[in-house]
Amino acid sequence: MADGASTAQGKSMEELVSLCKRRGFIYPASEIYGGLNGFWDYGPLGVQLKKNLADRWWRDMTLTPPTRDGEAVKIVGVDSSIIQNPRVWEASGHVGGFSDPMVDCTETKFRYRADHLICLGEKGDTSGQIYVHVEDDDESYAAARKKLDKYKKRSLGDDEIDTCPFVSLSAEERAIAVGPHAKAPGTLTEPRAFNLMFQTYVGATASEDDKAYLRPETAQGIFINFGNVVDTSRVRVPFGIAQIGKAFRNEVTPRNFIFRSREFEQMEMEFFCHADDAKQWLDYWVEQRKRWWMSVGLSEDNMIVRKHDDDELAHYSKNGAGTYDIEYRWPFTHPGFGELEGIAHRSNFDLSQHKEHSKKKLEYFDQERNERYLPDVIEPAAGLTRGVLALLCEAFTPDDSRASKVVMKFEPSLAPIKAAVYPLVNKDGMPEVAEKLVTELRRRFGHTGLIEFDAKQSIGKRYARMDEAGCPVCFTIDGDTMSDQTVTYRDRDTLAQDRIAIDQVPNWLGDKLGA
RNA sequence: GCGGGUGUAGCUCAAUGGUAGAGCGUCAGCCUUCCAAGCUGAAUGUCGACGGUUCGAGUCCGUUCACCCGCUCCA
Repeated sequence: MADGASTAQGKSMEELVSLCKRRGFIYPASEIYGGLNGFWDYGPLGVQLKKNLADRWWRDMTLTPPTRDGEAVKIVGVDSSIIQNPRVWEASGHVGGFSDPMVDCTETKFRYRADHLICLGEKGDTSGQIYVHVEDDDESYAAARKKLDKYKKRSLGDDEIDTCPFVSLSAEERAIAVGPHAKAPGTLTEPRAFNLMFQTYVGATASEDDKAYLRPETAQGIFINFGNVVDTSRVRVPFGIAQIGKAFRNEVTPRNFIFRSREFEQMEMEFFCHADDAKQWLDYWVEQRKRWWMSVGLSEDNMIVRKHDDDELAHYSKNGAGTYDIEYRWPFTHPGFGELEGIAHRSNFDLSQHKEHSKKKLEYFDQERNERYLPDVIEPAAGLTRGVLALLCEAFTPDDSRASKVVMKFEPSLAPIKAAVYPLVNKDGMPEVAEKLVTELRRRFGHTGLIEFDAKQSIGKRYARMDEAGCPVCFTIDGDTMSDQTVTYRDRDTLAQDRIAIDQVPNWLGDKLGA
């Protein structure tokens, strides 16, 4: 991969990124100004692909939800604000322990909380090296004392030692400070606020009191509306609340195209159930979600379900039945896997946090059980933009035998361009017949994607373009159409061509698209 | 954040410190009866950006931005 060559499975990110740009799927954001690290824009085909994937998720979650034991699972939708009262993020744990200034050691790569670092030096010596240790950590204190003695070439007594907090050091003093695990001085960075949430201000004055955050996940917008939904939509536990929307994280290292970007979209569903049933529902959703990804075209071979080890569980799922990731074999992780969707048992962490911080009663009264409780939550949280990337990776199929050298084999129901209608030559009444068919197909399938018409250039060139765009089928109007009312359809995947009556085209395409 | 690599047209790439080019693609016209055909023509570049050295910088130097790779990070 280092040289951009294709992987064992014949897929290279570099070629995919290039195709996405060339065909109008995805562009670097603010490209004419040099771009912006971690942000991407969607072009005409990309936005349609993303919309198709989001629509499918929404449909399969809220409109035609899956069943369990023959009964449809109840799921309703919400769309909450990107900016919420900042206290939401205090309750969720996103503000707090993780917003303290941190110090990095460039030598050892260790990271420390700045207010936990203490400096040692010889009293009265303002130019010699100073040694940093971690507060209340005997081991690092001893190491700092030892290094100081060695530097001074003698053993200093306790009364000869001066201490000060690391945060009070000037830049010059940091340059002579030796980190707790470091050998050389000057490897500690200045204390830096380390919070992955984007900040903004609500109101024009921009004072600290007006500070607010762009949401780092969509989930909390669901939890804080739990009471509203229960009160107004006649749902009963167990039920789910689904949401699709943007989220923002100031990632340290955006990487791998749209896999980890700073602005992204999530498709999250919080499923509320009794704690006794949580394990069963967790298993149910893991299975459902894996099947769903297969239904949008991902091959089972490229997916694994992986259970998190205890030590990698997030703060909200420390207690519970665990977290599973549905992982995809990305070109950049090949032959390994990387996260596509996480399905976590969050117990009742979030509701209890919001109950405590808001002082509002969030308990649900279960008539059947005659019991009042905070429901447990099973959260299937998928990245929409990651899903788009998975569809792109899965579809990307190099084929040297084709003029385009690559074909995008999108599952037809997800493909941004649904069909193309081409007059074989741009004369003899063929364009008119083609345009009439286009109008009809747009009327019927236009809400599912684009119907393409093009009369310019050779038919082979037009077919090749559609291969790269991932259009599943092309219909060609030729001389015979004028006499026998049939057209040729050309299949993207098999390259097979056959004739079909022109008035059968809409139904035939409907079958192919499942629409 | 650290280390390494790369930035020239939409893409792939040329261009001794001395007038910015090619192929493909795109667009227009002609031609064309099934897989990027042919002919004619056209558009497209602050050489990633800023600064410096120089009579003169795509080329040398510095800074910075973006992308790729390896670490780190991903609550």
